[in-house]
Amino acid sequence: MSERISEAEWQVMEVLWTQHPLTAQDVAARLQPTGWGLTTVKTLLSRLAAKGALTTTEDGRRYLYAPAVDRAAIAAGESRRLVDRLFGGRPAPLVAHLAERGELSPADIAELEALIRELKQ
Amino acid sequence: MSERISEAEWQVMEVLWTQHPLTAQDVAARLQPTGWGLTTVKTLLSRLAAKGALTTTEDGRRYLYAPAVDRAAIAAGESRRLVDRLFGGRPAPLVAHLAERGELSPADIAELEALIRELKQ
DNA sequence: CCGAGTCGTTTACATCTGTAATCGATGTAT
DNA sequence: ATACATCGATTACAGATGTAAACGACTCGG
Repeated sequence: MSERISEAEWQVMEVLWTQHPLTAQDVAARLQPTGWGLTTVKTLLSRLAAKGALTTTEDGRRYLYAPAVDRAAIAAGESRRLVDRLFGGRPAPLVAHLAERGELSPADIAELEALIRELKQ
Repeated sequence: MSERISEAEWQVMEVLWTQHPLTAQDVAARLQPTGWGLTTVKTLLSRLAAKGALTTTEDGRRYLYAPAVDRAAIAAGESRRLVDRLFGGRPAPLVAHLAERGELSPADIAELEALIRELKQ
């Protein structure tokens, strides 16, 4: 377990986290915007299955794919890695960076504020 | 410009952002904890120079290496990528994830709070 | 001058990643 | 039955990455 998920693979997982189970066809259809061919999507599905990130159920001659890992857990792990690598583990500089580049909308700020208030209890 | 910097390369950059210019030997010495051989470090330095992430100055028969890119800029870009990829561009969920896993110290929370207060102006 | 050390460069090589084409088996429409 | 569509599996292949050995040029202590 705990194999890393690549960026392309992540997009496949997104589809399945949103809705599952799905056939390879369905996944590919939902990845239309990427422009990937059907075989490309199948390769990604196979790799993900091989690394245990999703489960397959036989449905006649084909598979139905579903996530086998929790999105939140992976996201938390990746976040942690980035914050460790770029900011010595301290998250505030990350937020500061996003802020400096005007990447935070008022809504984002409000959301953060609410979150902080909650954390302080 | 804007070539990505890999994780191993990042560690080399960290050394040079902390202190520069340095020789390959010096960089390797400071990367002692990684256990990398001298040639490995040299390879990474070459690749970084090739992608314009650092500058070289001849010093007799060897080079002195120094960063050619701004750490903050790269960190901001990488942060942005991660937040886009994992959280649809919204940073609050990221902070929430870190918080949920008890990754935020009281100091971190205080720091974020101050930052938010500042952003609200 | 000569051997040992030190430089950057070249070459190596396995793994991962992105992006498929091709293949053999099977289902399906005619 | 036969051709065609579709499935997953196998194979492909270039570029990035981690990790380094080997190489040729140069310098320095004797």
